[in-house]
Amino acid sequence: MDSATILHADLDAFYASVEQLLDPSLRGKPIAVGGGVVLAASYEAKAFGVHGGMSGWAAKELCPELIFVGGHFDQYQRLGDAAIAVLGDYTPLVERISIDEAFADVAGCEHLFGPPARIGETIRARVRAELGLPISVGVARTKHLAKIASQVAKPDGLVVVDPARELEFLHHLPVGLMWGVGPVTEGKLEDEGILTIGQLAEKSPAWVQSLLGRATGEKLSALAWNRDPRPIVTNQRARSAGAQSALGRKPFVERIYRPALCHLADRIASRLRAKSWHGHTITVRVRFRDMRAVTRSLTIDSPTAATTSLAEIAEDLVRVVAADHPDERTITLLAISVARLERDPLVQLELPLGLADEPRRSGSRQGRARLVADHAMDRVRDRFGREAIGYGSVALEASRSVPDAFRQLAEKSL
DNA sequence: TCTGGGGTCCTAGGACCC
DNA sequence: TCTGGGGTCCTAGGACCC
Repeated sequence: MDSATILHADLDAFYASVEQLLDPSLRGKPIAVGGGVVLAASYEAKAFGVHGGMSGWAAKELCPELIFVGGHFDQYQRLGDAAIAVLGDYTPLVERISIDEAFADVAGCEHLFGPPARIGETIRARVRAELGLPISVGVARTKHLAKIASQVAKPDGLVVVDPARELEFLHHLPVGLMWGVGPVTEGKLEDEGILTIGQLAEKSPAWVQSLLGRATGEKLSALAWNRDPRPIVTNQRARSAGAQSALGRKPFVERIYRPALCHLADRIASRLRAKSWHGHTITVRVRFRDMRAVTRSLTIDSPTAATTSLAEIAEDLVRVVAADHPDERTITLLAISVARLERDPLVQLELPLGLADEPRRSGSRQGRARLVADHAMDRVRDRFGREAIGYGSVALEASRSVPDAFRQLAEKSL
């Protein structure tokens, strides 16, 4: 049997811990990062039921003494990077999942650093000593088990799953801890009287698949029996790029959605251009007052990364939504996403001269012309800042519910 | 005064091709 | 007159994750 060499490291209540690190007067107190919406809550706040995604208003109801703090987003990025870098001191096989979480495989590193459990403890001690942050670590033979172990270890702990006792560890835990079991699936399982992973394991794969669908059923049956073949994957790149904006309640009219879409298109397209990508499939999402959301998408032959092209297509798609839902007068969210990404060889040119010679190589002639203009704008922004220049109404779109710096933290690298 | 933002993957139906 | 089967791509919706 393989030995337990997979680590899962997860910074505890990350944003809130950073705030408590930066301002000692906040330590031991219930705090929430954010304002209108809670982006993160300290353990003291979680004890009151406060959690991320909750409205600030609802959080204050639960916890009247809750302290709201604006985020130090640059510090989150710096400290998150630094914590993950500590893992990298023990193995190159590090798979970062998000700003505050990563897997690592330390197989073959034992002769240098000791057994995986000791490496886990060393990592915890170093992150605490060098960065001042609590981090929990799970150690196991598979990613799934290591991730569950780190959840069990929280806050500020280490759990090692002995390969000889994996099912014993796994089967008494609630199904909700499994990767891929969210509220809906948990509810379906509960309706069948299945509360623990062990109870799920007793059911035949065919039965689970009939309840949850082929893929989910297959996956969960395998995980319940601790068959998790996923390897550590380094350097994952995004397969799509998107942006969204919650609007409050706004009338579903062009005067509202046009500038908002332009702003979103600008955000996405400049991200794509910065990494020389363009994409074929554009999807818009419109959410109505009752939180129901619809999507419309279009796949184009010649991929685009031009802000204006993206904005125009998005606008057309939103008009289709409006035509399909004539009774919906209020929208609460707009989103655009670009998928089927490809490298754009022309975008990388310092000065895209001579594009007219080969307009078909990538994108339409109009698309390339727009890209040239976009690149000029990108360069102005590089020198003078993002706010220095923009598309008319876009520059005016200043009502951000969440700061751009926070958005960037969630972006997967392209 | 309820409900953020950026992603991944799966399903199911229809179009289209061979 | 009635009737194939597999594969791929597109679209819309949904569940889930951090």
